[in-house]
Amino acid sequence: MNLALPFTYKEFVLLHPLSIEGICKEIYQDNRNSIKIKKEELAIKNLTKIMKTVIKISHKQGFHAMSLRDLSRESELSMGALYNYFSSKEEFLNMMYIQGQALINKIMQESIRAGQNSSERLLRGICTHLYLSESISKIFYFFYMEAKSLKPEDQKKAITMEQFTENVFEELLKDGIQNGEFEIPYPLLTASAIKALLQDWYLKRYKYSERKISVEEYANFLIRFVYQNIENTNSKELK
Amino acid sequence: MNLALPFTYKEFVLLHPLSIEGICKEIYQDNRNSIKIKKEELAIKNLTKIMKTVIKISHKQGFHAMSLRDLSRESELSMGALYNYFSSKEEFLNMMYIQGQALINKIMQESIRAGQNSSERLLRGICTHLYLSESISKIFYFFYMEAKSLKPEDQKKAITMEQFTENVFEELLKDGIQNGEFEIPYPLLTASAIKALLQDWYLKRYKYSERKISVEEYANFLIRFVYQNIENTNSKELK
DNA sequence: GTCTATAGCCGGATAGAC
DNA sequence: GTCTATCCGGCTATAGAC
Repeated sequence: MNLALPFTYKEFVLLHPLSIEGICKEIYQDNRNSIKIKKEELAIKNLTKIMKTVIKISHKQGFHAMSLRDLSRESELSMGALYNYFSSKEEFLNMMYIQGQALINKIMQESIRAGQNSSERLLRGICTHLYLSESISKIFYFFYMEAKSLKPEDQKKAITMEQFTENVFEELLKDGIQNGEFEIPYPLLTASAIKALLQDWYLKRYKYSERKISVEEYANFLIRFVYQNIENTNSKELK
Repeated sequence: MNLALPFTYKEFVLLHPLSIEGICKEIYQDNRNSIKIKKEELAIKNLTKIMKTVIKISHKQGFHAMSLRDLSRESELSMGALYNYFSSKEEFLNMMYIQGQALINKIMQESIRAGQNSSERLLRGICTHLYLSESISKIFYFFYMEAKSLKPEDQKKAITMEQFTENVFEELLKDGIQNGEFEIPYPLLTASAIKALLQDWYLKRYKYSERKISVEEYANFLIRFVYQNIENTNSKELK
């Protein structure tokens, strides 16, 4: 079976120039009502600055521990100015979360659909997730850590990225079993394992960085690690 | 190769009746100076109640978001009483962390050393970690989530459980390669993957619980998943 | 040893000048 | 649109009665 990566990280980034700015643009356009600043360009510029600062400060001790005074100082916007962009600290977290997840899920779905068969779709799914989390690793980390900081009502609305990822891979594996491409003793646990190994890449970013392991190296490792457990040996022999 | 579990969860629990009480006993004995209550039995009883409550409340929104008023109410000790057991909120976190980790690391080391060869030690390592995290899953989850809440000085002192686990498995795998039991293309990444999959068990406890997957089932899955990638096929054929 | 009461500070949020 | 000044509730930590 051909386990070559379907695309490189560079190719992916060129195709999906994903950025915090991009997410903030969507946040602005979906929240024109509640955001008091009417000049789009300025609003997006400041939203981006706020979001980057939130992620930076929260990284250390979590969103709850970040005070708006911290945020005001580091984002170089006054307390008053901040409140033109959101109506409460909590609401801002919610906006970031909803908008960011929607964008990520969309890219994942599109990329996987482009695969011709289950095996190709699995390779694309793994690569896309890794490359996405590489290009905006701070956001992935933030979402993972702060999911439980959402209000309970919003928590239910937002299917976590977590569960979404796992479901995508579970369906993918089951399709592959049905059409004979894969042979998997525990598809559910296997999907869960893939998800855990994808998460490790962005949750432990510093570790892999220290060890100078590139995202493509990790992708290759992960694909081989998984394929040892899902390859249909009959279909391999036929080739 | 024989991949049967070296012991069941029940056997493990009987051998290591690990509990929050046990950790609190050690906390008390190591902090006699700073804890103002002198009756050992009473002190441990209250410490246990405090620690259980801390873990329970922190589970929802993190240690930082837990106020001492919350803790006082739910632990049924007054604010004043609490301060007989610690000198600050932060210091209590520190005590819990240091003491808990020491105990966990000790049990892991002892259990692994009892294995006769690399393969047996690996099986024991995986099972011990899973069973440990099963019996005190809330503590494992708490430690994982709150590691970054420690003061920077304490963070450096305490090698995270995370890194400890990974190092243990890395050495184990390398030993196995040296003596010909294993054949592993990327031992470092493999150790990292084992750790990630062990973590998933306690970080996503609710998920496995919902799906009615027992800790032994997960242990079996994990062992097989890993062995597909490390088995020395030459040595297998010889058998 | 445990309690209640409170000091003193810091947080989110807002009002109103510019 | 952005700022400074301020309100006020909630927080940690402590003092002192029982």
